Amino acid sequence: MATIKDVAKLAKVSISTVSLALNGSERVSADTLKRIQDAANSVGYSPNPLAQGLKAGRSRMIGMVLADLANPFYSQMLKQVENLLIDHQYLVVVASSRGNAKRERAILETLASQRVSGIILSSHITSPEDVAYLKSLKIPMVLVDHKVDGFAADFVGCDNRMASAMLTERLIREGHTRIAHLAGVEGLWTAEERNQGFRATMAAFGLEVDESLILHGDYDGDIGYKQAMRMLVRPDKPTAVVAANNVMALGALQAMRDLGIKCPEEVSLTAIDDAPWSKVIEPKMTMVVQDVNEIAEMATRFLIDRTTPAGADIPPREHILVPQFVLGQSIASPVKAASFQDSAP
Amino acid sequence: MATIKDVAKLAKVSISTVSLALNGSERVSADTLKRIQDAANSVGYSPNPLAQGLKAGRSRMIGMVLADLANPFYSQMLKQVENLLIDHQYLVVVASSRGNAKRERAILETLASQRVSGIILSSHITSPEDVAYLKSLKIPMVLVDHKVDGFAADFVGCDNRMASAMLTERLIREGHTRIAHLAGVEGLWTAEERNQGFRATMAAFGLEVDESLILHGDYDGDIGYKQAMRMLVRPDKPTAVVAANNVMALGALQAMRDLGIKCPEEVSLTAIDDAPWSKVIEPKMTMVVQDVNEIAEMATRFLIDRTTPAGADIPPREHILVPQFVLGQSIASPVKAASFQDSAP
DNA sequence: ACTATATATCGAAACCTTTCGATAGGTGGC
DNA sequence: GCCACCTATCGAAAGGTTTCGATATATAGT
Repeated sequence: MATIKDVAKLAKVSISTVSLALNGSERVSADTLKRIQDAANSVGYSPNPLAQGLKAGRSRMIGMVLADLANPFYSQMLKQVENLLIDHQYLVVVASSRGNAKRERAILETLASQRVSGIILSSHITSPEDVAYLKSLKIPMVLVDHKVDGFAADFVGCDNRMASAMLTERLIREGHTRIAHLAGVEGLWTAEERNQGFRATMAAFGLEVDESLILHGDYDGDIGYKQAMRMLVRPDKPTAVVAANNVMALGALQAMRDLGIKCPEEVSLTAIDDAPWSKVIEPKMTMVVQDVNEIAEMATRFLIDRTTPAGADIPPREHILVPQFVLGQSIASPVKAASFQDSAP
Repeated sequence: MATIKDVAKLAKVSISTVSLALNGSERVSADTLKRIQDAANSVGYSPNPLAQGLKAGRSRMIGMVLADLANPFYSQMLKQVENLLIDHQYLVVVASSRGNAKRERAILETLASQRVSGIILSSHITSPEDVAYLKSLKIPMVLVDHKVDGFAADFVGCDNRMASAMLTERLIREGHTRIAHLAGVEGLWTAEERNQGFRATMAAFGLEVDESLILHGDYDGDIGYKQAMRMLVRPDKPTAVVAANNVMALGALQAMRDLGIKCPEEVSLTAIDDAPWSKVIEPKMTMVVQDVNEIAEMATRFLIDRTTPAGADIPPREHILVPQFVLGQSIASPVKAASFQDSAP
């Protein structure tokens, strides 16, 4: 690959002049500028990003740290972020934390040593030491989806309490009283918020929460299936389920299929987050969705703002999306469900 | 961040000795080694990858270039590749070509200038100049999914002709004669192979292919829907469809839903590639799947082999997966379909 | 005791860029 | 004709690492 030296030699000027010229300095005459540009083109010069990064103390790369790259919510976000960042000449380094704080921290250390220009992080960190580490990083950072308690950074995500509250309220108004919650990872911010929204709504309607009907999952696939299975084989199974995310909901639906439980006639199912398959599954899911493209866009904008010279002075910003209710056919009233069961052989 | 200088100062040795020691040279005495290690730990030293990359002419990063990061086939592959590579201390830089050769080439140029250690590429390149460029890159490279004509590199993918042939044969044996093919991008290797498999099988059974029933799509979402719509509203619509990938199939299914066409009673649908939603859609799709994890694993292994000192001497290798047939309920015989139509109001 | 050899450590160059202070040349003013 | 100043260009340092040839010290051999 051609280096700045080759350009200098060909244009018969010094290395520094080439650098000056190519970086648009005023202090270089018009004809040498032209000569240098021609030389650069003719040898096909493009600056070595590693050398630039070494000198500048930062490279034109953005780290994106997510729990599960195969989760459509995150993969769509990644797609969008990458599309936006590449126009700003940033490359995206992606790493999966698998929802594991230790792993996440190791990844952050690697990204820091790589001198990335910024990080988009869906964090699963909770321990005070890890939070302290997060604070100690002097890298522009935007949190998406998950907020970290005690860490004041830019944040883009949706109103999670509201999301689960909307679904819970709808189910209650439909007549359900025995409602289960397929929750996310225990201790995780998003999961706790959604859990809170669920509980608060139940309480607001004077309904008691059966703690054994709150089951936690994670992001690695079939645990939603297992947890749903666990609650659905009980004689006192719930009449409705609020799933904390699309993957859990998919697992629950599959469990119902396998058990021969009709949805929504026997058990109603609702979920937070859209998924590409939502339009073709039967029944159409009643759900509350967050616009993942909007999240990606705002996160990217926040991050790019922070990488500017004045970026460090911006006070932490937040962009909270209002979740949107999407009516499907996955809710029935429990009365109907009871009569259905009675009439079954 | 601590540099090698800090370690040297603390351990009271020269910079070069620190480097030697930390890189496991024999030429350093046991006690200085220990002193240096202690010093390194106490200042929390880790080498600057940018400086290392600059010196070595290559960085510990692997580029992954895919058409669509939100396609579950690719996002699962990315997930798996990232998981494997991080254990080898490689970071993954991901970029989406959107199936566009120009864009893909720009990405490759960027990755080359970043001195990545290797590239996993699902290429959409066809023009001779672009192929020549690919050849000119002196970077370890593994092609996945799509082969590039005239470019001898490592390749991991499935037998695409066989995949579509399997589905086509099944449909024919079920009695179908008027079969449509929702094909991939025209000119693209995978798409052409699948197309060939379809045509060859039709020919083998003495059936004529209606060219107007071969419709090409791309990887950006709803074109499968549009193309399917186009063929399904025709009075002489096909009785069965072979979709070239999961996204197209999903679009086709949605189109049937929207038109009120029953699958499989009126139109049978088959697809290549699994998708996370396949277990919960109704009807269960009859499809041919490739093990994406196996692809990811082999591609990673090939690439890592190539990054070794002897890697350049390895002759190009191929790993061709045999597609697996998965029987669902999305096929019915056309006779039944006809009678269904007759009995409709 | 003196040379030959092995061993441990060091200095300097190289990788490629950016940036700032220095220098050369030329122009204008007096 | 000389000084001051401006402009275009340059040299060198810095950023952090690796590597190779060189050096200093200690050990073995005679």
